Amino acid sequence: MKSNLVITHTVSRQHNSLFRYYHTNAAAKAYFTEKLQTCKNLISATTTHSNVLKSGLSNDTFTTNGLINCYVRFLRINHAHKLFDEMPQPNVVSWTSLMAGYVNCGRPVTALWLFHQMQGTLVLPNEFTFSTLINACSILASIDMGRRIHGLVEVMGFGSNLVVCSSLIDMYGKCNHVDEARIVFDSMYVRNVVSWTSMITTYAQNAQGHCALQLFREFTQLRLEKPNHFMLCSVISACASLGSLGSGKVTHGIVIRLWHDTNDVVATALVDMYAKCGCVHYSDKVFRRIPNPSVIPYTSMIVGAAKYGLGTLSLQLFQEMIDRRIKPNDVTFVGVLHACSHSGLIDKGLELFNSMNGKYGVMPDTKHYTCIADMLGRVGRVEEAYQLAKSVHVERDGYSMLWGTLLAASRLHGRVDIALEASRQLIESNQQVAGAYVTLSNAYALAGDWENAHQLRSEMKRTGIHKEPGSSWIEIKDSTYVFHAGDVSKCSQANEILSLLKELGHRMKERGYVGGTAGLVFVDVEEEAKEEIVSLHSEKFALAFGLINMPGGVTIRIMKNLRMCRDCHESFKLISDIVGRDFVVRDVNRFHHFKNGSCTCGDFW
DNA sequence: CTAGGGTTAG
Repeated sequence: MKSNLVITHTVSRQHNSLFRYYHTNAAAKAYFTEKLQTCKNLISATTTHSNVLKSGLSNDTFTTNGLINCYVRFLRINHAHKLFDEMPQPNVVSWTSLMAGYVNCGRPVTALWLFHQMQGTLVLPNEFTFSTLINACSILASIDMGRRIHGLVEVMGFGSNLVVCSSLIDMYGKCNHVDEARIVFDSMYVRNVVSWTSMITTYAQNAQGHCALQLFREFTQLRLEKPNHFMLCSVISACASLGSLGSGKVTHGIVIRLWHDTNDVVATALVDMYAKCGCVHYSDKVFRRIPNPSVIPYTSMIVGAAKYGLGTLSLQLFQEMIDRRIKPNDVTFVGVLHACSHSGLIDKGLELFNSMNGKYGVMPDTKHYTCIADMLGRVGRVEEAYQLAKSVHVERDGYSMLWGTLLAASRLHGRVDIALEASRQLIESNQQVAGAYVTLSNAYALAGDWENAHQLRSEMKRTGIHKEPGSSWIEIKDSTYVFHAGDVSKCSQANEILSLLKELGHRMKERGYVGGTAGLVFVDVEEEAKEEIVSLHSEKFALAFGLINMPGGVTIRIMKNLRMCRDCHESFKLISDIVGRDFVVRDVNRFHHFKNGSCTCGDFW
């Protein structure tokens, strides 16, 4: 009886102290968790860290996870990893936090390696782990690893998790496997604005703008959720890639109605879209509404102006951002070099190129060499461009751009020798092979060497190398007119176009355009009799047709080798006259709705 | 602790 009481007493005391122990620790844990989640800088993080050590909670998994996440937030991945290594019992949260930390630090391979380590433990991954890993694959564009992890996802029963599926769609999209992304999307029972965005983005980034817009339409028709700024960015980007001003304006209307027009990223997408749709004036309007544009909006505007032939504007913007102490990046330099190249500012371009690294701390790479090669080649300094291309070290994926540029320049200026060398470089590295054959053949033909020109074409046929014909398109009202390079005859408006091109050619000559004098030769092996020589100026406009977009709803984009961009407006008037159509885009009614009927197309600012 | 957006070039 007595002993029983004693035991009860002891148990109760133990229980009591256990409770108190647990209670104080729970309070401490809660305190540290709160502190770590809200700490604003590294100093307060390290202070809390030392307090954790003093409190004796350093072996506590939950508290240490908080510390790891805190260090990860301040990109101190080494601190986080050290803490992780000292943990007696890391759980799935510890592992996942560290992996996510590595992904955020730009080291996705280490994240995948950690997962490999984790598989040697008893800790099982959860949906958070898989999302993080799929994100790592997405950054690496590693389809093999992505598929393997997708397999694990299915095996472990996370195949219907909304977040995991969204990451999978994104991963397949970034790996350019649009069909697999769509399979995941279609397999989902529940979707949200994020999963829809992932699928729309996949289409937009894989040159399937129409599918992106179609899916966006479906999403809006469901009326479940409002599109957010992420989705709208992708949609605008799809419009840009299609050169679809009408859809772009409609989307801009949605942006305004949903109050997303103050988002800088959306504004940047709009700047790009209007520039690609030929309305650089609108780009400028949107750009000037961004309060403190960062390097990306600036670059977007610089590139937009450059494409439009407004080289001086590009350079002004560049100077402006330098004055505002915004550091240009590699893309910015592509933009300004492009601008110089397309506005004949060769000396300025070379000067900028030479001062890139020293003055602005941007290391020139293949993109910039290609710009310079293009700049030199364009004005006939093909030999210099060739020497440059030979002398620089180029990583494999930039190879085709550099030598492709050189090939085009040497063909344009009749340097068959360099064209031959450039083609050899492309063919040997197994890049742009078909294009190289065609251009080289054209170079021979241009030089009057029909024998070699035809021989190459025959060889292509024999070896089964097929070149997809280049195409471009123009949107007029609700119709899209597609043009294939060198194949004006198949177009229903062939006569209109040819007379237009002739007219434009005259105009260019009148304005003192000095280009090569040789004509373009289309060698058609199947119908050799159909060889056709069109004047060089006309060729350029033929290629330009559909590749530059004009103000007023006409979508014509100008090719990079056209230096008469100032004539765009002139050309536009001409097209109006000749084609005799109304070019006003009609599909902007929603703007009227938004602005109480006072807004007309193009002045919704 | 986890997902989703924009800029070059061809």
